[in-house]
Amino acid sequence: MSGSAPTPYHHGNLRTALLERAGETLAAEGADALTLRRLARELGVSHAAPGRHFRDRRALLDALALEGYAALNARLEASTDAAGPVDPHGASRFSAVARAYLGFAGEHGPLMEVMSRSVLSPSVSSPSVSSPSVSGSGTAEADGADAAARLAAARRRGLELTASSMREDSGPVDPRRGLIAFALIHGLAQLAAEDLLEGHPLDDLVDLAVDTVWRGLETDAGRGTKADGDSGVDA
Amino acid sequence: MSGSAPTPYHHGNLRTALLERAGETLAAEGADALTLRRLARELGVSHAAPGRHFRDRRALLDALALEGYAALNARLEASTDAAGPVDPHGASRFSAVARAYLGFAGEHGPLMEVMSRSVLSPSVSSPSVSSPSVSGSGTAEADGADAAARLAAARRRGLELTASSMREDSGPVDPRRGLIAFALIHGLAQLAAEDLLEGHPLDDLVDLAVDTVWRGLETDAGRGTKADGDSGVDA
DNA sequence: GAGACCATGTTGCCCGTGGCCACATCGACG
DNA sequence: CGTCGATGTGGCCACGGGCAACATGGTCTC
Repeated sequence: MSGSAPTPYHHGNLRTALLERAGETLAAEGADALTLRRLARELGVSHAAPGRHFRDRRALLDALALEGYAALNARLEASTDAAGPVDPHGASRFSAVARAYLGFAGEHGPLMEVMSRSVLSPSVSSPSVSSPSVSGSGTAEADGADAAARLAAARRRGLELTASSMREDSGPVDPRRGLIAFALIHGLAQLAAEDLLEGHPLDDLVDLAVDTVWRGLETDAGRGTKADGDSGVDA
Repeated sequence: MSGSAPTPYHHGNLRTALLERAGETLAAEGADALTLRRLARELGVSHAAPGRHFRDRRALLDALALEGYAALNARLEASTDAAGPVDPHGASRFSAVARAYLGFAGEHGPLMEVMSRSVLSPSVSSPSVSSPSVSGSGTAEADGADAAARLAAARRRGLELTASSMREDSGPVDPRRGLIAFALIHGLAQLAAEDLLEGHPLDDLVDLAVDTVWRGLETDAGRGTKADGDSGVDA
């Protein structure tokens, strides 16, 4: 009946409610405060109900992480759009993406933690015993392996968005440059979360980071430039 | 490790044994596998014994993290020493530090996770009820606040080591450059752990990273060099 | 329309863990 | 020798995770 969500059966659509509530709790009290039972309590359902939608706690966190990456990616895309196609300096789109990334990370610290954790651990999900009660077709989050794959894909997309924001009309960017740029942005977000910036305004640092990446880009268009230290190049 | 441990009373020196075993388990099975009771079991002591040395699970993880940072910092220092004072290019010490960081991170993935987590969360440690049985003088890891401070200090030291490895005899480096460099290295380690490098050999990327940072360093001694369009950053 | 069927939700259970207690040791120190 | 404090023990309770058997209320098919 109406709406895109499959409008579930007898109760409300729990899955969504669960994720929503979990998101709030996560933001407010951190990942450790997230427990399936507590969510169940808060939503007024039985303690085992969440189990129908998330095989275990891990699955819930993975789902949150996936949502997080989706939101982050959406924001990165929006930022490039807003920054327009290309400008005189060429770095404005990249700069916008960097700011978007840092902004998102700054606003969603606990979420970012969960996202990192989910991407890092393989989520083995013992294949032997695939939950008998919950294994039908589209229930409780297909297997962990799948979730891991989707997470990896979402994560990779962030990298791609960043890398492509660096491309000027002139030509494609060395993918390794994209990696470097992404690493720098991500690392900066991390340090900011660790409160390691020691007074330096984040905006300044982003400018510096963009500048740094951009300079690296300018002088090696020809490729083959190994960076062992002797590049006597510079303005 | 250090012989400074006070060689405890009736049993062995549990604290050290605990940390050692925990380190192994962490490396082998990840942080989730770490439980105080399990450690107690494996070391043949009662389930409450670890509680004498670590107020709670968190305290244990913090201690591991602290050890981790100490080890990492030691390795960073060793790397600069080995790279000699200064070389023609000037980047060799920084490059060595970068490699050391990446090397350590690559070898101790789970530890790095724990280190990050510990540094990120405040470790509130409700001050009201300061465990009555365990609060004497030098027992069970002074309060969490202290642990947090020590962690932050250790972490900061890594940044300082990195930054100072960039200094040539010519003069001190803009601390923000140090931050950028550190962020890039750390971010790269993160991406490597996430297996996001897509075939690009890590060594190449480190070269590129070092090169990128170095180029940024060369041309802005005088300040004022901005590379992005908008953002009229202050002076 | 009746019955199979399946997704969803409920109650109940076991087990491991955390965190606390009161108590037992054992060495140090007066 | 007696006290004390650091250390380790056993016991206890609450909580969360994860299963399993059962209940419910839709959908689908004949």
